[in-house]
Amino acid sequence: MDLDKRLSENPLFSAMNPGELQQMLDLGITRDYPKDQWVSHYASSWPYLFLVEEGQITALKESPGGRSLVVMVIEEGEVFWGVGFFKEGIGMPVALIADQESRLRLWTQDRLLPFLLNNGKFTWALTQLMVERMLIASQILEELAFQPVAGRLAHLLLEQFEDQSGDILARDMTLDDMAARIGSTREMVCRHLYQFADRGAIQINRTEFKVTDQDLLQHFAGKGKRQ
Amino acid sequence: MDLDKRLSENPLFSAMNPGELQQMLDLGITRDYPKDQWVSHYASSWPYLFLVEEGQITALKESPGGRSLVVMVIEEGEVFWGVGFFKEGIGMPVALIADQESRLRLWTQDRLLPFLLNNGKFTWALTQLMVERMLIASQILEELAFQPVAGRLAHLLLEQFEDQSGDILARDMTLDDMAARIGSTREMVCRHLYQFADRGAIQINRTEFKVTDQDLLQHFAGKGKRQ
DNA sequence: AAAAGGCTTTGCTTTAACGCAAATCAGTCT
DNA sequence: AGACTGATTTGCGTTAAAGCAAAGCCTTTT
Repeated sequence: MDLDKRLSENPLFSAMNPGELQQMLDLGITRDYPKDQWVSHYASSWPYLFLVEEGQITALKESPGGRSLVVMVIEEGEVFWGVGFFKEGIGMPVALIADQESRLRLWTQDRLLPFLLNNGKFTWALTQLMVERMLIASQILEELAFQPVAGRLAHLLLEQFEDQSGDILARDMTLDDMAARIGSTREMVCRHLYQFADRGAIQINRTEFKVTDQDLLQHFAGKGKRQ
Repeated sequence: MDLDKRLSENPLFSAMNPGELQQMLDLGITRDYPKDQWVSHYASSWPYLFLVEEGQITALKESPGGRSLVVMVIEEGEVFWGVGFFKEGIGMPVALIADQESRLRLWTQDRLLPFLLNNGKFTWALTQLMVERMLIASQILEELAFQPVAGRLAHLLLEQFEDQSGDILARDMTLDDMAARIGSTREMVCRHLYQFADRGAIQINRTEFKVTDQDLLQHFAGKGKRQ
């Protein structure tokens, strides 16, 4: 999709007129990242606010033991930031990776701050965005604290395939990918998938799968909660 | 401590002159909460930005099964918010409770937004505060995902009693309190405490305890990480 | 066609965490 | 002092989750 179109749908930019928008874009620089390149490492200082102009960025945490947890995926037309943009000397709480070949527009604080201070509407929209992002983290936290693996997996399936219920789908996410999204291991994911299949919520084989009973999945995601 | 003093140390307010500060305070209303009163329930819509003028507010998540997880504690002179202040129609991701008798100053969006839009510095400081809060959530997330209970507990002890290492302290936090801070149960907390004692990191009995080896605790908090 | 590499699947073992219940203790109330 | 209340401690059984390893399957490479 066209970037301009995406920007016009983004609450951060939608209120700007073309002139202001261009002015703001000009304050930043673009940088390209090949597939699987690190945009920023965990705990590094990375002082940018950025817009994904093309591609997709994944924010993830990594454990010393090699496991990882995907916290969020920033898609084309979306904005995210390194904490260093707001406060200096603090390391990133997540690593950022370009899943695909991507182009980012990066703003540093010193270039953008004057614009922000004079542009209350934009800054206000930014706080709203931050609240949304906090809700995402909050949701993950809640699931991790209170939901068993099966519940988190069911929730992931619903989130990913809600709109394709009943369709036979190619399994494009690997078990490791799913495990990283819910904070578990490939083996656990595999077992629970087949358990869902046994109980009739999904059908699955090595290469394809299908959601057959969305309500049942919802039930696994919700009522199957940990005490 | 004096509220004025606290405000002058708070990055949100420190740049304001007394006139501006008073003007802002006048836009809000104060409300008193007795000890153990709910300020806001989980999932309720609660559209305020607030300053703790007296007392202390705990933000926590509760599981359907009755367990709870303390996400943060907002102390005297600090600011927090309900998501509804920023975006309408979204339920609170945490419940807020007054641990002690407390007095809050509450601002609604419609009263404060004009002030925010005209006061870029304040809004910028607010975004910085939000980033800090996000880091707290991020830290909890990380521990929950990658650290076993023992590690989280060791970390809690360090955080709470770092400055009193070597002193004999009354056990003022109950096992349930600690369990809620690290997302576990009282029995687990109890067992791990005595395990720390066995290994010489702390001394403990039914009513008192002492941190005897801070470095060892640090080791439990850090290197004892899950694979 | 054979080989290699990467995922998936499954069996088996181990471990961390939990739940329940009983016993114990400290502090408070009467 | 005795009773009561609420928190702590401990033993024991159970479960969820994880780790390890082997086997299987599919795709790509040679």
